Amino acid sequence: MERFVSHFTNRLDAKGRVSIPAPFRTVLARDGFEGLYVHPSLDAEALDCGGHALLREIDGLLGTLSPYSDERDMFSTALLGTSEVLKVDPEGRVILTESLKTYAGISAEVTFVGQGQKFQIWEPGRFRVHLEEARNRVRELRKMLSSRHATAQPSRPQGARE
Amino acid sequence: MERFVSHFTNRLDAKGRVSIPAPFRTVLARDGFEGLYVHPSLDAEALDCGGHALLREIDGLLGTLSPYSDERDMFSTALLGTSEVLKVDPEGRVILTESLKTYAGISAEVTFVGQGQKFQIWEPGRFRVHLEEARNRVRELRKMLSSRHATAQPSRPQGARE
DNA sequence: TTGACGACCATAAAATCCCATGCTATCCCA
DNA sequence: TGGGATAGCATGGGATTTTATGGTCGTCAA
Repeated sequence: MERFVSHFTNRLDAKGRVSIPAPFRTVLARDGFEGLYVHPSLDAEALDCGGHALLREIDGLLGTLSPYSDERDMFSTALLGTSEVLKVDPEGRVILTESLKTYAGISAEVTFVGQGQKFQIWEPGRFRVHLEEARNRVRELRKMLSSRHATAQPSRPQGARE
Repeated sequence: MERFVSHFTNRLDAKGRVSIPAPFRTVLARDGFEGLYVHPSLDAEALDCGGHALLREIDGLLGTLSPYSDERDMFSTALLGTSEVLKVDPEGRVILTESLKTYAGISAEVTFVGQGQKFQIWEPGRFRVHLEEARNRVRELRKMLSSRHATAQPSRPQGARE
């Protein structure tokens, strides 16, 4: 498998260790990054994780901002400044730092969520809420797209923004 | 290009395994995807299944959204985060995860329904209802179309809106 | 010395492989 | 054309391997 898909919920043990789901481990292995790259997600109370592919994505994002701009400074601080590279033990487990756990509200369990090039780590309860919202918005958006198709565009149907 | 057509009903065994219908397997083999890509359908209580062709469809949807946007995150959460890549055993069987079964209301049997580029998995009872409804709507639609022909609108070859 | 962390080992549950068994539809030849 | 042989398929079950998780024991540094 080439990308991160599906989601899994695992428990933290007494030492704070948690297994990265096996399918994700194989994707990471292919990516070749040593360890696990993690940073607090920009727009959710979750953690973004990955390897080289995630780093490339971040570089891409920074690249869209003009060099030396305030904006770019903010982004690189928020993204790179708060990142961690976690070690992965021989069984495929990591230990989240205190600040990462605090940011995401994590205590006893975490949910790993595939996002293609990266995956996210959520506190399971928060993820359920987030998923519900995401599904609703996707449904809405899809309805919009399909109705636009159906009506074609002979006479500008009501309220379509372009 | 081969497509998924017709429908089949198979039973889950004690271990939760269910055979993918042989005709569908050959289509999947041609598609070349390793395993079976599955995600809860957005507009029905069923599961959408396929291989690379289905992934392309999803990528297409994601591609219409600007990278790094909130919206795109939502999509990848709702689509990729809830997807599964099921392994197919040497006999052509898969095991549906708990969450997939819950979503589609599946317990002892499932109905596989060809949809061209992809196929769906339904709980048989729900599918019967769905099929009935679909038939009725098709009938209505045909009635509408034919009556429109009958009344004929010479100035407007193909009624554009509805 | 103590406490944190890393490598190594243990285990139960779950996934996966491999082989077996009817059943059905198809084929082939008299 | 009939009817037995055959091949493909859905299904079943035991054995084996992965995986998540828990624990132990050094080591290194404060």
